Amino acid sequence: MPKTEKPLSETASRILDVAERMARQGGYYAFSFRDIAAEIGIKSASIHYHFPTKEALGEALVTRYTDRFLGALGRLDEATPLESLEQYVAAYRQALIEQDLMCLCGMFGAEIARLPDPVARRTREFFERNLVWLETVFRAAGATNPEARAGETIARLEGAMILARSMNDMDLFQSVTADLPAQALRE
Amino acid sequence: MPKTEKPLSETASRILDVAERMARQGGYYAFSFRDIAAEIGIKSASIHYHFPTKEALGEALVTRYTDRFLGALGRLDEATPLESLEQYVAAYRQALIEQDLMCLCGMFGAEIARLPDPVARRTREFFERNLVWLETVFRAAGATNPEARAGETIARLEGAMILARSMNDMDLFQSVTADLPAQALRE
DNA sequence: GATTCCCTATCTACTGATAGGTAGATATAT
DNA sequence: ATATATCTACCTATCAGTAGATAGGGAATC
Repeated sequence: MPKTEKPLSETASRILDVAERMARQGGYYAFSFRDIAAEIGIKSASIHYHFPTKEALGEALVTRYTDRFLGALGRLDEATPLESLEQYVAAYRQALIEQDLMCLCGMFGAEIARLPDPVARRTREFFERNLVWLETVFRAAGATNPEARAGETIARLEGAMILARSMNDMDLFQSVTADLPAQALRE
Repeated sequence: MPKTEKPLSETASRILDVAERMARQGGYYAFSFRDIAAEIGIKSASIHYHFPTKEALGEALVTRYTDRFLGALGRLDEATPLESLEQYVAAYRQALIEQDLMCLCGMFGAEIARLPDPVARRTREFFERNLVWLETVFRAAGATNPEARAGETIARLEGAMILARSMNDMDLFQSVTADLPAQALRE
């Protein structure tokens, strides 16, 4: 029997929920064991039972985020490239507009020079896997330079989140990304 | 005589230099009075003489950065739109490649939800002034939607910095932004 | 059926390090 | 003398992390 990933306990996933929200608001230094514990009604020492160090918690945060993010994208063999791209843009829009949060890995990517190594590595994996997914889409669409198109797509979406949040104008995200799927495929 | 901005003392500008580098590596929580003081060989209490609070230091950081960044761009009436855009992209490239640092305001923009109000306000001003500059360029080029083009340009550049640093692949910044000036003007 | 043992999950109470910030003395130069 | 700029010495709050006690729930043993 292959190794099945152990399911997270109720408490562990509540810890991740709160930590993720805090990290996506202010970055790696913006969540603390104390604050998380206070919010979910336990003591900070109890968090160390589930995640021995902050580094481990950060790693679990990025791993869960990456799996959830990519898992939410539909299967590539069941959609046209345009549909896939529209879905990809919608995933970012939902994170920004509905949750009013930055992308976790956009945040950690900005801070990457001061992140613990394992957290930085997981963050890189997020982008690596996203690039692969997008390259597949652009290749299916017959793009001449799928690697560059994939990078442009991620860059514009992450940057649009930062810009819209900074200007406190979520419509700006819309106008900056509205023509992204069509334009990227036109190249 | 109009109010002339008081020149920064030697020590004050060294404080800003060190704080800026730390902030551009890890964000607002990644620079501390102690670390800055240790690096320039004074005591942390002395920093409070020049910048009474961290909030004030952060504000000075963004103000100086914004003025320097926009000041480094050439005059719009002395260049073609394409030249202006190429210069704009080059400004980001230099920050990333030569200094190996994030854009300060890209970093603070990501963290904006947890920044002290005055620092957040200055960060917004950076983007506001950059949008105005770029809109002028796109308007001069006869673009039909200069606001959207300006936002796209900033978004792609900030996002490309994050992506390239995350992947530890500076060539990625080049390939993601190579066709930016030409493509943006073609619309 | 009661007892023993272990595992899970939490707690209290603490540590050493570091954070931003303050009061007041001191030195220097005008 | 005054203003500038630094220092020593300290404060309180917070940080991640640790040790060890405690409580509850099976499961195995008597």
